[in-house]
Amino acid sequence: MLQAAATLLRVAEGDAAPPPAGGRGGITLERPPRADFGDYSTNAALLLAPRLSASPREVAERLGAQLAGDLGASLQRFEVAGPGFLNLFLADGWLRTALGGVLAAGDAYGAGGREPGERVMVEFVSANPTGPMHVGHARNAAYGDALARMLEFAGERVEREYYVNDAGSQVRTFGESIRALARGERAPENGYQGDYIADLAARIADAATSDPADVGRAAVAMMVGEIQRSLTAFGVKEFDYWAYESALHEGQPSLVDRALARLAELGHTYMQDGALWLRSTTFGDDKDRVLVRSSGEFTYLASDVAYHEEKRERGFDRLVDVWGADHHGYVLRLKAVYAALGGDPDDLELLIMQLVHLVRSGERAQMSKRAGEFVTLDDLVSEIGVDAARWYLLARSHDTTVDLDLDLARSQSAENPVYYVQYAHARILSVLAKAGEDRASAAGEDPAGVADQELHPSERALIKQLLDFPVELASATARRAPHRIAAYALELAQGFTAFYRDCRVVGAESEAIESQRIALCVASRRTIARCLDLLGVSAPEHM
RNA sequence: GCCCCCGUAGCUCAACUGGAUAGAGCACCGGCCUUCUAAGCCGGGGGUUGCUGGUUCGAGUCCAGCCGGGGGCACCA
Repeated sequence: MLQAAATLLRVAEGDAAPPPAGGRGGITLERPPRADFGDYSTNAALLLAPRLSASPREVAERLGAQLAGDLGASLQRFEVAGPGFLNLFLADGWLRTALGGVLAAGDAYGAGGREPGERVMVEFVSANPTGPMHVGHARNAAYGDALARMLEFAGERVEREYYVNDAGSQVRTFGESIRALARGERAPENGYQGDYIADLAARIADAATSDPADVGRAAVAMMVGEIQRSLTAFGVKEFDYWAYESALHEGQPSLVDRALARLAELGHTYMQDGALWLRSTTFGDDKDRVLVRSSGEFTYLASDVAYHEEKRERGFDRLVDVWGADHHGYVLRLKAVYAALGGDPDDLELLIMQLVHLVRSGERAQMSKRAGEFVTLDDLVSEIGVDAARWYLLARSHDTTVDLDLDLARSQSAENPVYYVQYAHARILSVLAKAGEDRASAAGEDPAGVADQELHPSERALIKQLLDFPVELASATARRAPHRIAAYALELAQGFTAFYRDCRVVGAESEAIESQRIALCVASRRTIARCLDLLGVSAPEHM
């Protein structure tokens, strides 16, 4: 029916030609803000009226009459409201049939049917292996993981990747800091501090006598192990590939050598003041960038050139990098690099996570890695648990800074909305258990045939919410916005709870109604579980 | 100085890329467990969407300029 309506509206739009100027403000068919505005609403008449030189309300009337003819019994009635909105009220029968469709889709409900789907790489976390992960990385991890799950469910072929910055001077400095502690000395200036440095010093054999670079390498290997363990404990799905920066520098010629040679061939580099520069301004950067310092050392950017050249060569249709806010100044630069290498900058998505601010007793606290004072991912998990932590970090847009008050988070963790959603899930299972295995598994086999009795408003509302899921999910995925899934899941849980309050399931007025309601429970449970799974939050059977 | 993000209820955040009376969760006040899970339900108070203009049928959303917060502007990683 929606297809029919949408098609009709598009046809109407075409008839009204010319196509909308400026491409702004298209015709929509959407859920109106209030139930008494109907089940669906369209602004078509408002937009078409000027071109048809008729009043919006008049156009809406004509459109409504036409739809009524096309949709027949599915449409109960229509109303023209406000300046010219056309509000559609659907018949119960249509909603029952639609619910049958939801059930028939099973666990795949809402999944994208992309065939074969884009090859998408999502690179995320990529925290430096010179220290434990803090809450900022936790946010990045939760976000990247959820985004990857969403893309997978949409039908894309997703690969998850972690880039390990194990080259450059920082590893040496890292090693020096550890060696100093192993020798009972103070860490060097600008060195690393914190209890974990002492731990590493104790765990690495010969840390006191070995070359700092070797100590650093050994420590990086240990840290990567720790990071993997922390991420797994945080519910992050396994990465498909761990890309090591150091590998880009290995071999003769190395990948870095080859990437820079390629840029040179394309004429995008030049020498100045003894350094090799990338003419990134050609591709929209603010200024040109150094690739090889006059000392002969590569810059960090040189590694990224090689890394993204390698990504390009691996044949992905789309590259997604999830970065922390402290890297946002890097966006133009890397886009320029990608364009210089011959890639389409639109295929490279650089998503910036805003910062997580720690708050203690109402004031912002500094998280200093140097001083060894930070709340780690592990701390967060042990304080409030994986589910509450992931929900807290994912329920907000990645584009907004979040304040994290650990004391508050701890004291309020019992009030976290995530438990409300989980509770609804557990409650549904409890109802289904009461209904019995047979009834539950038979649900939806012929929901259209049952009960001509009018649907309760809570039933109608819940069915409509379930029908919204594919649209909500597609929108959330397209906008890289997992927080929309969280918002939807909470609303759906509220919708189910209202239904549960108003409508007796086991022991309903008739067996037909009971069957229909069991079906509604099954569909609700699956959809809630799907949302939670996309967010990496558990869907418990009992609470 | 230049670039990017943000400013919405006491607090934390939404608002389907321009739609109808700006919504949730916490917190606060009052009520509800003989009935499928009370981690729940019902009711209530709470707003000039930072400010000023502009664009139009219509602006939290788009444009300009201010104010405030954060981040970034290396031959560091």
